[in-house]
Amino acid sequence: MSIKDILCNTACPVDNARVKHARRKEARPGELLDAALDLFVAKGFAATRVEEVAAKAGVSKGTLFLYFKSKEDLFEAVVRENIGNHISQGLAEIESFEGPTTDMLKFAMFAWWERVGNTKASGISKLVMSEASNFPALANFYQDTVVKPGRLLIQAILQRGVDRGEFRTLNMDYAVFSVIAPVMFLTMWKHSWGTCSMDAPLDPKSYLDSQADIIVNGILAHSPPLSYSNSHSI
Amino acid sequence: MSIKDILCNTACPVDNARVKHARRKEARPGELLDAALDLFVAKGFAATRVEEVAAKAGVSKGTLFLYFKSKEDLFEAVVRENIGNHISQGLAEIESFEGPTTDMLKFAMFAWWERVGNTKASGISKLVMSEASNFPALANFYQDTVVKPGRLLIQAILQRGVDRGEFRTLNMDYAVFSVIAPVMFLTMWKHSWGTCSMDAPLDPKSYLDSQADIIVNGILAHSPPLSYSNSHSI
DNA sequence: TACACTAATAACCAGTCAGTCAGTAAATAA
DNA sequence: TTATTTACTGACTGACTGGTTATTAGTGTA
Repeated sequence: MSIKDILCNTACPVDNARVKHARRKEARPGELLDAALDLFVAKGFAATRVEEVAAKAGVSKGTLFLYFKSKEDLFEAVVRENIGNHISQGLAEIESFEGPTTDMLKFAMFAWWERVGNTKASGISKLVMSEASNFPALANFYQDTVVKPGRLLIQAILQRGVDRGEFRTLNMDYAVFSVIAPVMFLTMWKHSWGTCSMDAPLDPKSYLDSQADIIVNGILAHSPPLSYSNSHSI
Repeated sequence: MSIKDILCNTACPVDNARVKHARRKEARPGELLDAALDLFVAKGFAATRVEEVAAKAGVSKGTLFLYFKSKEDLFEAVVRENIGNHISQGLAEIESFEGPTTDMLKFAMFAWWERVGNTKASGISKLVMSEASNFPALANFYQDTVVKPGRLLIQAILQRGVDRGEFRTLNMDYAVFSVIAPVMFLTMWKHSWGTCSMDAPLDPKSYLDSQADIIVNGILAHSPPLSYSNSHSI
């Protein structure tokens, strides 16, 4: 039984009785990218065989190389394809947002979870973080396309809170990570330990609730922080 | 010019003129583990060739298999070797800690940076996170050995703060991640983007300062959180 | 010096896999 | 019906690499 037999029985995009030599030039790249996304996310770049990707997309290996010049090319295409415009969409949404900035911040975090974290797209983030050092060009692309705009989005929210007197003054360059870190951590956690057995699984909603609560309280202007010595810090 | 030639000229542990067939049974495993750590961290498990590891350790490939029965065995040994007893040490330290719990928490975060985050050992965390889904047994081992005790350590600190009335009541199962997430995020950041060129590099100390400040303020009992609507949350 | 023991080597092997290309067949034109 | 084009196939290849083994040589002993 071949790889193709195994995969085609369960996940063939051309439903059931697949027609060999069917000519579907337009649909192929998308189907290959979908298949590649699933496999790259599940197994990582190196452990994924191009023939698996082709089989899952219901084509032969040769066809894959007709549309992508190499495995690396396929990988980069997958990343680019799946980086949606959530950030620009988010920027548009916060501009028309009414109400306290605490709500806005929480909204942003939960919207991220619904639209990215809880979808296949979050696998891309984990993938890029894991493989970044082997693909410097891709890492830079991701920095420019996702990370940098994401920081600006969060910064815009925090700045609004500061400007309106809701938040205390913050070192913006670093405060943004109070929001980004827990969100990225959740992504990594989900794709690292999420698959393996665990006696205490992490509930994303409760996790985000807790994080958002602590962050919001941490940056609210309700009272100045108590003074405390730093004598024990090293 | 072979891999060995390249590596031995620059990084040979037996300084300069390396003696072939030198018999150093005791030193080999350690040198191999050191070499493997560097390469695994830099390139990941799959992309690292066992021959590279051997060459970097100043030894032939066959010798490597004399001390480790397979590449996976080497990988697991690297992980086990580099998981220090920082956590049990940390537990001992906090028991004798005097002073406010805010200091204790900050101390824990900065101590982690000095002892783990800023050393090669932090590469292990990134490595395991990245490869966990391909090595379930290792992932479980790491969970039991590092993640679970780490959570307990942070929980102990937070509980002390609550018990002494310094911190407000917290959902412990999730509050611990307020400390763990920024720390793990820093690790991932360092080993992912840290290597590639960036116009705004992250300063770890400033980052940890900012994170610790916001967390501490977020959990202090100085005043109840302002009530805010959740109407915009989805 | 001769011998036994074994750490270390280097050539080797067997399996894997990205990438190729000669050929097949579906679509379309003549 | 026949000719032409081209999406598609899959057997093949060549490079690579994890792992093995026959051989070499360092070391201790008599």
